[in-house]
Amino acid sequence: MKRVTIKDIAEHAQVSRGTVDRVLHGRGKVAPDVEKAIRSAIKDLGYRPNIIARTLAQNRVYKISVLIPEPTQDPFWQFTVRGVERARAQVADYGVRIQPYYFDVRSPESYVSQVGQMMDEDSEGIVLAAEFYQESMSLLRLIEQRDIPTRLVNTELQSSVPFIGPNSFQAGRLAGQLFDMLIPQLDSQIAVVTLGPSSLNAHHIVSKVEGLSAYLGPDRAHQIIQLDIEEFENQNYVESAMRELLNSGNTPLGLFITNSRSYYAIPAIQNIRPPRPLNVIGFDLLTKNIEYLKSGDIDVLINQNPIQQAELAVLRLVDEIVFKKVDRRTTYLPMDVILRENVDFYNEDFR
Amino acid sequence: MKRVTIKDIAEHAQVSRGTVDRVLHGRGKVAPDVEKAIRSAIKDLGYRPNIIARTLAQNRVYKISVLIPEPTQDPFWQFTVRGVERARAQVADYGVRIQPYYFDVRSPESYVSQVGQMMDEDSEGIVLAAEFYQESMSLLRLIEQRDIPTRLVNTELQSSVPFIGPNSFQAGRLAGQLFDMLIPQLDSQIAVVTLGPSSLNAHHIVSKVEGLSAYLGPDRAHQIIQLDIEEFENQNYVESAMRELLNSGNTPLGLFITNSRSYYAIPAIQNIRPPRPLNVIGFDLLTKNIEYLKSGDIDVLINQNPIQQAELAVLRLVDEIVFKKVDRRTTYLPMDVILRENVDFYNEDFR
DNA sequence: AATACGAATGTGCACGTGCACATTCGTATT
DNA sequence: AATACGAATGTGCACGTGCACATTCGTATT
Repeated sequence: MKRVTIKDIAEHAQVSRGTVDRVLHGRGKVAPDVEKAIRSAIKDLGYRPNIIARTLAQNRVYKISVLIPEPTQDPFWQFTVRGVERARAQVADYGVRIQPYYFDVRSPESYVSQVGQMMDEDSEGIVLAAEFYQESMSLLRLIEQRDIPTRLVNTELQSSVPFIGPNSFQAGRLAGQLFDMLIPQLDSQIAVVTLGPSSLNAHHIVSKVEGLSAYLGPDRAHQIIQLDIEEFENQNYVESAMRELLNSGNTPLGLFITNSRSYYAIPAIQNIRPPRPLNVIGFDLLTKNIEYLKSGDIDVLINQNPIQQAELAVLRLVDEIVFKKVDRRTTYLPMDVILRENVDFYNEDFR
Repeated sequence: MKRVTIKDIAEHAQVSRGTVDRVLHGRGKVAPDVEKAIRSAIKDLGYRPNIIARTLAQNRVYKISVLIPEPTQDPFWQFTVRGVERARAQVADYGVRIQPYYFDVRSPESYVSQVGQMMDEDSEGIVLAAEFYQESMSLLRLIEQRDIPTRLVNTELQSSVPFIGPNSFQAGRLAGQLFDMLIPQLDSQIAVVTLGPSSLNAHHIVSKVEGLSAYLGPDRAHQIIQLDIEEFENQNYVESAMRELLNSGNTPLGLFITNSRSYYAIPAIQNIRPPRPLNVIGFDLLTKNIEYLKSGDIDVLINQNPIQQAELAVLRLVDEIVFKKVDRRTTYLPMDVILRENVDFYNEDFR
């Protein structure tokens, strides 16, 4: 079971290592009959290059840039950082270096400025959380023009750049099925709340709501009532907005929070004490969300696997850049249904 | 940002590479002051060995044995094979070879015979699905005696050998919570069916039922009625046994199938047509189970992540054997809640 | 002072590959 | 026939490490 090496091929085909090397990499001229002999030796002996030796010999450094929101500003992005770090540890020995660029999620200017910095130093690959639509589209054009391998995470955009992340429409449908399980009544209302910048600008949030409607719509009578709360950090504002939503003629039995910021809504609900208990579905395993899941204030969290997202995005790039194994498929990761009874298994090691 | 090598350490400490090597690996005598100088150079320069170069230089082959049931006999084990293969692909370049041993899941003799074959050829590590209790315990004693790094998968045993797999008790509790969501009534019955060798010999099945009882027991009145169907491949037998369970005074609203063989029970239920619709919870994403999930005959599948189990078990062994990073923790993997609306994302790439 | 011996230290090669540079060889040109 | 030149092929080194073997050096023994 000894490993087949270039030297074996060379001996078998009666040439030197250099000639085999030229055939393997298509560089330099090789006489047709010699090339044929080498190719059949490669096939017959079942030669597969030793990636370990190749990496050592090339001794190259590959730079991959990661452009995401500042993780100290929004804890969700710490998952992304962790996923990137996980991938980095796996591929550091192959000479891969990760260069992060963080922008202010409230400031398109900072996004543009970080984009500028990133594109000034050239990198072999880019992982991109495309937060601002216009700015992102022009960045993508630039990337396509320069032909830099890239993966989008978290937010899917209409472009030729592959996306790694959740299928938002399907996330909405899944929430629909879960509300179905949680709410026995058939013609209730479901409140859909987006905490953060207006949902209309974020295509993935629109898709979630469409998915929810699609699941509930046809044969169920649940009515969807929607609310955006931009000033989600202002607790009083959140509470008064939610109070209006939950009273004023509405008596929703379900509350769907479209992003990871559920934990901003729960205290408001606790103060409001709606007349009928609210079934709450949110996203992502932030520490505070988990606390509310355990206390019963949140019924279900849908885990969009942000860590896996980021990890896979980096690994796909490394496969493409370092190992020349190109996989440009857009890939939707599983969405885990997290309940009180299985949340403890989604600890740091497994999410 | 150049990599720090042994040569750098040697120059920094004014010695040769060989002496640094001796300090790094604790072989041979080194003068105390020299050792001190080398150690501080290692620390100051932040030396980290290049695994790539080490692997190439050592040029060793590590053999890991995998002992599991014949996967053509029970499709569940094909997941394990896939997980092993996934790990293998990751570590093949590090000289790791996997040697599988398959036994007949109905025959302790074949298990013992495969154990014998495995222990005759010595391997650096073992992944073990411990199906037969007595035989497995004596195998574990032998393994401990010979001090071979080992991981148990699928079935947890009381021993010092770490386990990688589901927490069965918690799987039962999770099923309990799901029945709670599915069944609005509070004092119904839940039928627990084990298809295959008697559940009493399989500790992980006992644990699942205990978990279910523990969740349902205290403040809910659901009554658990239990049934083992050993001859699960005999469709008529399954049907008559199920008929008796579902009639004869009982009107369970929930059916919990404790292993991956749900798909043997569904046709029986379809023929029986119980008076009140049955909420069915089963395990694992076998093709047929998925079909029944999509058709609505199964409500929830709990995915025990058998692929990840096997993959992680092999990778933990490789870490221990090849990279000297020992992690002997028993590790419970996440259990995914699979519904019709998220099943499609648990495709081959992500389970 | 010569010798022996073990502790301490140094050197050279191998792992398999990629790549720069060197060499060979055949044919066209003078 | 000598020369030139480009195509075809070969050689040597580097990547960083581990390990076998070689060398140096100090001290005890004669």
